[in-house]
Amino acid sequence: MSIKQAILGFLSWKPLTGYELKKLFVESPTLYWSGNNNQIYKTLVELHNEGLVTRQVQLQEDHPSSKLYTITDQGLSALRRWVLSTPELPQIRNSFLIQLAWADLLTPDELDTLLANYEEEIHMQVAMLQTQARRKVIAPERTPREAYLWAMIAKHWLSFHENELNWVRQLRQELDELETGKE
Amino acid sequence: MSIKQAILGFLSWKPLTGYELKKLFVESPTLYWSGNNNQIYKTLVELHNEGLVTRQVQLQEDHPSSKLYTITDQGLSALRRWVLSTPELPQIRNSFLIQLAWADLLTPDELDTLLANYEEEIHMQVAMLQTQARRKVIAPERTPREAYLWAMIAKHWLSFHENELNWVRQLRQELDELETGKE
DNA sequence: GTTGCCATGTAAGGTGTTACATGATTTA
DNA sequence: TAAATCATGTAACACCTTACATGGCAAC
Repeated sequence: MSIKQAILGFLSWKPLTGYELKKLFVESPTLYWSGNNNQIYKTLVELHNEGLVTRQVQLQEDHPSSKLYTITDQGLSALRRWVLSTPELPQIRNSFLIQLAWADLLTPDELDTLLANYEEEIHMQVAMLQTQARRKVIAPERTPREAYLWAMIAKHWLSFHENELNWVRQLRQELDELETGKE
Repeated sequence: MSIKQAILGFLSWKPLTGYELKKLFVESPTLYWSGNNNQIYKTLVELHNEGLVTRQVQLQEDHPSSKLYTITDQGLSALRRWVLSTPELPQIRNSFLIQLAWADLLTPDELDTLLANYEEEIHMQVAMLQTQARRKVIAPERTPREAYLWAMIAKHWLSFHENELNWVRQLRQELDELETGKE
């Protein structure tokens, strides 16, 4: 249910069309889920019905007409209420951990290539997040505090993946020691 | 779709009933999602139809009859194939980060209590994971390697939450400095 | 006497993913 | 000539959550 709040959040920054919102969602690591048409366009209709946003249709030459959504006062206070609500624990779903749980079925070599694949994927993700952080993605920076919060959100993602990298590297090394120690 | 594999995994350890599987799922931080009747009982029927498990009905006095599921050779090789498949990146959904993104709507005090709440929740989670690790939850330990893998899976969860704690503590402190520096 | 354990399952609804549909314009 | 961008939306399906239903027995 937090896609509603996320949309209200972006609209509290500036009026946007569904299409622009979609791009913001897809580009954001925190929100890339829910970044699909189905949810965004449906949710915008709901928000409009609830009076939390207003809609202006813009007719364009050469392009399909777009709908610009603007947050209302009601929308702003709903957003504020949600931002104040008690936070939930993060959810992680790591199917790789389930794979690992049964990886004793594999030979040492098979297991090591599996781990190497995972390490490589995480490594690429870290690299991607770093370049993304460098080219300073669009973000509201209305106050120093807001700029800082957004920087810390980006940092959160980086540090999660770095942590993951360290973990898998340690795993590979210790498994290697376990194998060589056996001989 | 990894609930199928998770169930096959547990059954590769030993034959289990749906009820026992459910408990294993609910108690596992890695798998607690999907730990509901709806998915488990449905999936067991599917696995049975696909010939990956066999089923023995056990009539009991004083209790409802239970169904014991045993993995077949086909099931084992399906599991092995899946364990070998290229791993996916972990998915994290942290609605708290979205709250934070728009937390510039709040006063410094409101923001700090929000962060304090989150810190407290994470802290409790860490404590829970630690006691859980101490009382050594049921786990297959057929080889030293398997025991090590399961220990590292548990460690993964701990280290994620410890990382989260550090992050939120840093955030609180630096926000505090930002505020006091302003005066 | 209410709660919890055993043990199966169903129902309803919310959330998320993937793919499709339209149709003109620009870019490789 | 194939693809990407703009811009809206629909359809089908998979996945997940919550709650309900049954019914006896044991514990507090």
